[in-house]
Amino acid sequence: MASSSSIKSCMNATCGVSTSSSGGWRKGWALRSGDFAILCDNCGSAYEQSIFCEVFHSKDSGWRECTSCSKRLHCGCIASKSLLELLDGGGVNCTSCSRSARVTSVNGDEKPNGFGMSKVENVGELQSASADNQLATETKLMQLGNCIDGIGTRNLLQLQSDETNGSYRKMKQEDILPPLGEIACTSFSNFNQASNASCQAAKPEIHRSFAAAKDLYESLAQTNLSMSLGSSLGNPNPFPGGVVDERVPSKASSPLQQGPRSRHLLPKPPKSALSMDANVGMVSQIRVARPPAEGRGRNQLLPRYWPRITDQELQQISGDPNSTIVPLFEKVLSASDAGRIGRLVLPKACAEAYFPPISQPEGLPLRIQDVKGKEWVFQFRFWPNNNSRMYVLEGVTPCIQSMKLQAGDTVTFSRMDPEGKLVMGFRKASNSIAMQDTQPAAIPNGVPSSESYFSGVFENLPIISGYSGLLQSLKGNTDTHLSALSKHLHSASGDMSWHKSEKQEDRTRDGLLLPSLLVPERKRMRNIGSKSKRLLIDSLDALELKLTWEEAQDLLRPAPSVKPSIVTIEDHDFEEYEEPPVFGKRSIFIVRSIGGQEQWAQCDSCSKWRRLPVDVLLPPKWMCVDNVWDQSRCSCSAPDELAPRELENLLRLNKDFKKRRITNSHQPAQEHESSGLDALANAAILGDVGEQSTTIVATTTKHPRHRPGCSCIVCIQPPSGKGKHKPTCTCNVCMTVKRRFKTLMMRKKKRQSEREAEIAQRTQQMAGPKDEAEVESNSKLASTPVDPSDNEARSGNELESKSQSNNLSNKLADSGKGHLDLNCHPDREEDSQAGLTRISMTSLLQVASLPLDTYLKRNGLASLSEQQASSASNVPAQTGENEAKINEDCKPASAGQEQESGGEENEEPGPEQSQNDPV
DNA sequence: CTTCTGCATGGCCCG
DNA sequence: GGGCCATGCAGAAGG
Repeated sequence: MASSSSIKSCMNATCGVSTSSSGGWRKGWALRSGDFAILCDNCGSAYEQSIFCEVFHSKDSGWRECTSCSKRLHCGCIASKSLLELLDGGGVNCTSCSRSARVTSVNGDEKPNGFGMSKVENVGELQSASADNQLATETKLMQLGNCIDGIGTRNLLQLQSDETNGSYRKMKQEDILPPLGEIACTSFSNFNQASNASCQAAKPEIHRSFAAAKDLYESLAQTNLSMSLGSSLGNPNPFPGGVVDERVPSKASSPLQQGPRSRHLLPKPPKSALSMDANVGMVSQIRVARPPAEGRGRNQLLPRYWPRITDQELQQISGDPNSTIVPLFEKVLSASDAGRIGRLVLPKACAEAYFPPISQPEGLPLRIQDVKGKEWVFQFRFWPNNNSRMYVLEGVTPCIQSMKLQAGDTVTFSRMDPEGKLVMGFRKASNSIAMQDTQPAAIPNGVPSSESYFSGVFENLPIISGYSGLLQSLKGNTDTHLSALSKHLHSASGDMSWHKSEKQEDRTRDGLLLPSLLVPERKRMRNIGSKSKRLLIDSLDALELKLTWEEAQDLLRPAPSVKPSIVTIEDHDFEEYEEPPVFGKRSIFIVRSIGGQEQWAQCDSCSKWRRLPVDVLLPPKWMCVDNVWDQSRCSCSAPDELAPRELENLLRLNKDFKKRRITNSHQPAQEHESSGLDALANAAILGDVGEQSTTIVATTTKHPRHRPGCSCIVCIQPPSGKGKHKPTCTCNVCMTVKRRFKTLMMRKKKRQSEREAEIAQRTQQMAGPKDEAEVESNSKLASTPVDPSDNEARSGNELESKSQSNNLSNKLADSGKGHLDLNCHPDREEDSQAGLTRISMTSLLQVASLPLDTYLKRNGLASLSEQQASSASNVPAQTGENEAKINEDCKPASAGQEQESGGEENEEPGPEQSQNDPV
């Protein structure tokens, strides 16, 4: 757009129409307060004329007077978003208060403004140019800025139409946001906002844009439609009032022209009722919100249903140059529409306006042809709804699927003349993936999701303004634009896409991205439906940030500054924190068979793994430079300490473990139910045995977030049940419990032997260069290196086992405590139960593995012990024990469950009994 | 058990 | 405040 300081004639070289030539210029329209734009009727070039005098003083009855030229032009109502209409003979009329004021002078030279052209003059010219009698009544849309006084030309791009402009504040988003291909516009707007200088530099291009838009504009004019030139310059809503030029000469021949001018449409033209695609020059791509052309009730058709369809698309739909496509309406598919019900709810007004009248709820079959020429037959019917009707198209599922439409996509209905055939087109919301569930929520007014989504992105992320250039350079159809953009966005911000899947198995565990695309539509649709979908993200989305709950647990850690208080409830230790957990960095823990525990964490910068003390707490972001514990590797330039093979083994084990853990977590809840109770029973025995087998005194009880050396009240208290029953006690409870324990352990050994080979092999692999290393890699939160709850939950934590082997009594005490992870999702019963089971049973089994030898020996079952030892003969004896324990721990929940189920079958005295037993 | 059908409900938009 | 419409839901029908 030109920005000449003196617009005397159209600056388009091929046009040159004088601004004062009658009919050569369209009326101006307010861009924002104080800005005014005109458009050459001949070539479509747009020019902005900004007021010269920005300062007004209010004058009595509300009319304002330009302090510069003293012309009274504005009603004070402008402040309250009133509309001004231009009067035929000059002057304006406030449509709000009906006060009129005549422009007393249209002499632009009255006040030199430096631009050489008075806006008043311009207005006068504009008015004269449109001096037909309809002006006064048909230009109420004309919303002027504050002053039409001074004049200046300014690049439209500078005129970021901010929402504070009262003129169009009322406009709803549906009217504002362009449906497609206007992303660039939105981004432009931001771009413009960010850099006026750039905008200035872009003037020539902009001008070309407008020139390019000429055809479109003309075609629109031909349709004699209310329209506004919207975002052609990248400004999504640069014209608050929007020009509604219904005075355009009746040179049109479009069928749409038949429609009466619907004044009710005028006050609220879509902000971007007309928009231009990013690719300059592709006029046919300009997406126009075409007001209803004809039909019953067309005057009531909400702008959201105005078909925004490009001429090109019309041509595509038509396929026949001899046919005329009359866009009727469009609708953004809701979740229900796109769902498998196969019912497409039709806007009542549209249905009644453009579809055959139906009197019976059964309706009638409607043949609609799609853009491919395929003809579909839908049942057009209605339901009584309150005292109204609700129109639906039934049987649309095949068509929807054929078009691969999702919620958020748009279907357009057109009529092909002269046949009168209904044609159904569609427009994809390229980001329908991201928006599939939230379209109605994100765009309550029915703006296609893509626009809303992207506009949100663009508006909120200035950096994205760079996309404006990208978009501008894009060629081809707008969907392609969006797709490309969508891809770009997705690739650039993969984590932004929040998908949901109903089953945990659907989640990708190795990354944050979930393959929601693989989730059947049906499943996804089932997740749609809550009223809360109107929220951009529903609760399920929020819970599925690409993390399983277990994974989230891994990342959670107590706030570093808080100390827990331990509360024991029914023998379960709860660690209470006053602060919610925070996210920490994952790390892997290793326990060497020769002793020593290691924690490994990966640098966020160089991705090298660094060894850390086991008890350090890492922040969510951690890099080599933060490695204060190893000065030789406190820089990313320092080499890896782990050989690739070691690292590989480590990670593989870690991965395997996680897999097993997850699998275990999905064991039927039923199998978990008794675990806690059985654990108590087992604990009784273990406590007895342990008491005999060791005299080591150490911390006794571990609890969530337990750490080595923890001296909390839980850790220093004596083992639960200690001293209440002697090892030799032959009471019924003790005998039963012992019997049960024996059975459980034998089953355990049996299962273990089945996995022995595999586990041993794995252990050998882990040994590797550090062959003495007996590793159970464990994805574990660094901040909770020795957290028993986590350890137990992971059940393979060798660190825990090691600790237990060294502190038998400690384990015995542990056995009496079920550890509850307070971080477990309370609503996920399954997980919660699983977690609980893992915790309690695993801990018990871990403990059990050591006293088992003692127990078995005492009960003449040494062979089992030997078998166990031999099975892990590649590691030292003690390690072998631990290994056995580890192996067991590899499948903690299931092991425990099986044991319990078995134990309950015949020997179990009953959970209640065990639990209630004073043991 | 799933799908279909015919509403009913209620949030939200518009006048 | 009225009406629209997205969606829920119960009953029916079908596999």
